Amino acid sequence: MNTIPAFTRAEPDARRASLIAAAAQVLARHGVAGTSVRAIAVQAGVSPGLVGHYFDGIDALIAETYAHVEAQVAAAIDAAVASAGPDPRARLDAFVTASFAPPVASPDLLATWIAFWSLVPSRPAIAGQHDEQYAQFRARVEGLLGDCGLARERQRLAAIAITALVDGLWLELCLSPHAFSAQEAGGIARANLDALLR
Amino acid sequence: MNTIPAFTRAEPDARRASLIAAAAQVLARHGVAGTSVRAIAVQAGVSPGLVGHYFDGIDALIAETYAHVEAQVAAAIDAAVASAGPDPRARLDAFVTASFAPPVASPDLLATWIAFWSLVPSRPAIAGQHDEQYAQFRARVEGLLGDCGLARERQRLAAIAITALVDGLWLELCLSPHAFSAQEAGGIARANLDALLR
DNA sequence: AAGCTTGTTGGACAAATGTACAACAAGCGT
DNA sequence: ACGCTTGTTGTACATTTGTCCAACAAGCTT
Repeated sequence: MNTIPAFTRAEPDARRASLIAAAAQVLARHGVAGTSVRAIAVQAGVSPGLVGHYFDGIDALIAETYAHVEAQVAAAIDAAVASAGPDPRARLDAFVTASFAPPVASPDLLATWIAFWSLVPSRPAIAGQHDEQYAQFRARVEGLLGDCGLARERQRLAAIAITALVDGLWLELCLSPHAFSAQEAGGIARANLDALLR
Repeated sequence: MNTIPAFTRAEPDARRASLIAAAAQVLARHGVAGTSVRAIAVQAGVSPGLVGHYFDGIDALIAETYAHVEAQVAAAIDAAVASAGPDPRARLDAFVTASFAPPVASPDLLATWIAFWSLVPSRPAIAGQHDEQYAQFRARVEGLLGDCGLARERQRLAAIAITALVDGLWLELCLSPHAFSAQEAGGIARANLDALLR
């Protein structure tokens, strides 16, 4: 007499969310090579066939997982900015500091980014998603820079520079955490902002 | 009467090099997902079994491919620096300009980088290789900065900053080439050097 | 020539992959 | 109670994956 309910119906949105969360965990734990439909299904406690029912192939699931993790990252950064108070420069500093602290700068997120990046060149739809999310991120930086009084015509390039610097430091911090510290990364980024806003 | 020689013996080093070149081409053309032992063997005009004879698994081949492409990139940058003449600042400018021009900034190289990065978290040996090559790259930047008169105690963090900025711009340039131009990337990097060396 | 070493082949092998699909179970409206 | 819709299961399927290995071919030594 098996009393384990092998069949449990969930709210569609909740099921989608749990599959996305499972995909993020598998990517973090087993890397890109260890991520498959079956591994995700096991992690979610669900039959493998269900993945195909909710997502149009595993690439689509990875793309949605990236979007979800990206949103979490953005939320964590926004929260740090919000708790920094009204001073524009303090908000900018909070932005970069949060970028190099958990849960944003975490090797666990790296595999999700890499899996997504690997799909960009061959999938036009995913390339479009990347462009969109990159533009959103840059727009937030532009806003923070504008609040600090940076002239409008300089905002675009300045935001590109800060975004690239933060991304480069973030990537290196995840790939080899011993080359430099999160504090050093934050110091570099803040010094860069000083120069940019002078 | 098939006159095609199905069996041609090659110098071991030449064969290794041709397999690495084939791996780089497959990565560039078919992306990470389309790269397999068989695809590489076909590209090299060689039997699949030969890959295992020269490399200790496909991960080792990818790691060596990365090292090879990295060396090519470093050579291209060094050539640009050398042809810039003796002025230290001109050499630094040549360094960043070359970083955003072909053949360094090319979407073809992206897949090789991504394939290598995906191996870093799970393979300690590959993580070590990454640390080493990253340190080499940074050391070159430190040298160029020192030639420009940057104080020794500031060289390390400055090199980390420039490396991260260039990497971030390079990555974004490969992922979405329409967000900004190579000229803009070069301008950003040179402006950053101005601020750093002031 | 004969034998030995070694690069090379081509296929075998088990394991893993993504997807498709028939069957089933649960909740809902009637 | 009944049927209908739909989330869910489990498996089957054809491919593809990385690795292994016995056989073979070329060159070198003797």
